[in-house]
Amino acid sequence: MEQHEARLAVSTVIFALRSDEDSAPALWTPFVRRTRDPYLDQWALPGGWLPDAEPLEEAAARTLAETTGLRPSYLEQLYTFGAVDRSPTGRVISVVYWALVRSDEVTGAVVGNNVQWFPADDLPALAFDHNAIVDYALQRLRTKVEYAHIAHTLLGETFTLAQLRAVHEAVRGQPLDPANFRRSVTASSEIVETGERLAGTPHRPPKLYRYRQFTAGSTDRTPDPTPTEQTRTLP
Amino acid sequence: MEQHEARLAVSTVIFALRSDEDSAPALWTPFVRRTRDPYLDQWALPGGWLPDAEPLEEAAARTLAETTGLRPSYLEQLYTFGAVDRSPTGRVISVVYWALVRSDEVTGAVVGNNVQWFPADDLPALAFDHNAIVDYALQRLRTKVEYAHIAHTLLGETFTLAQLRAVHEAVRGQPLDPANFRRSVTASSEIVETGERLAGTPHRPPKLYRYRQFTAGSTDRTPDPTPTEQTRTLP
DNA sequence: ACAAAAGTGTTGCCGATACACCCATGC
DNA sequence: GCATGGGTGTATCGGCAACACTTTTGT
Repeated sequence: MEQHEARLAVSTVIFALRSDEDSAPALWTPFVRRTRDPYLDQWALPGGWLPDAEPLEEAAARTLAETTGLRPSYLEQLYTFGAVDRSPTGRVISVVYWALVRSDEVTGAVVGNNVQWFPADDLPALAFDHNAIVDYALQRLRTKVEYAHIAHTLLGETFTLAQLRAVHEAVRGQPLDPANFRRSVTASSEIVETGERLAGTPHRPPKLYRYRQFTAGSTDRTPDPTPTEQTRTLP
Repeated sequence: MEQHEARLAVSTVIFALRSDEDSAPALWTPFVRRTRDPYLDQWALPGGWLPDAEPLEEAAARTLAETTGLRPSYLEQLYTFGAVDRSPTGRVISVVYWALVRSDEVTGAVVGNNVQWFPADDLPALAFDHNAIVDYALQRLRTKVEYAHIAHTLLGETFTLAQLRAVHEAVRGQPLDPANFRRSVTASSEIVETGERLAGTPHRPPKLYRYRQFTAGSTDRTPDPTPTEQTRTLP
């Protein structure tokens, strides 16, 4: 009757910002080296089998942390991939999440030779259908960053408007007018001045901002998707 | 070690338009009566367990057809619900799809006492977490109908602009200016004139339109990003 | 002729873009 | 002072909501 039975996995596409030393920051994504046979030694999305008693999102956050040492500042379900031939070893249904992590988190993360970062728009050949999954996640990030207030989760607790603008530029891949960007973001009351300024620049010191409701408690709650909530303004 | 193991189900939220006789059309949703014990005799979303060798979307379309006799004109993955306590009989992960069906399909559908339709915004108490799921699907439909060209899938092959506008009004719950609606929809080249007009009206006969690529179309340019599994637009 | 809905024209508002310009700091 | 990015002001353009107006049918 049942020979294999479909198995349930949870994986996560992680995005972070990397500033390659005085060049424009860009999106990077970490992958883990496979240690088992389907696609042995190839790069794959961090993830694992779903334990019977663990919520989906927790499983995503946990496997993500175990393999890469990162803790996401934003985490949202992406899509569930279940094509019958995704894996050569039997049916696997993957509930995939996507995550944003802050740049300062990245620096302290695991960098063994079992984890490697790649530019999100220039990937090697990944295991399974993971290339398509990352492409889809990237597409979602690009569309969502335009109407949702998530860009700040790629930065630290406080940031300048120029930094926030750099995030948008990196994600959307095009320069933005500083003046107009400032207005659009301040008009939305998305952010709040901290009262401090960033010193040490070779020019006028910019104000520091923080995201609107940032509580000193380190546990961000998942901002988006479950049935009770979702905000939308524009395509 | 493993006592129950999470089981995988596929369910679908179905939306159709019902014109309650010379009143404004509204969104209705069909449910099936449960014949087993968790929530026996309560109404639940059509669905079933995922067979090992069946693609997710096919499973959604099949179970939907088996239980309600309907064939969707639009079908898209909604979300995967996996809270540990969703079902009292053990862990169940449900990959949920949402579907639109044409009004003319509905009339010929199963209406036994095991299937019943309810207004989408006025539901009874459903089994499991299905109330929340329908609410989420409704929310998705409302936001998506504003930027995607899906409203026509609730109508027949040809339709008048007034009918298409009625769909938008029913989904969004507010009246729209006929003149402006006409312009916005014709400007997008979403639809094409058929050359015919609808006769028998007590006023000036309106032109009939059809959706842009209707004829023999398997050449969808992908309307919504779904890497492997894709949204269908089947007649 | 009249009612009613199809279909067209026109105006005004509002938000986004483009870009000129001033401000404050390190050197 | 000068260079550099921070920050402000403002004109223009295009899309859209509002609404007046014309057209075409059935009765």
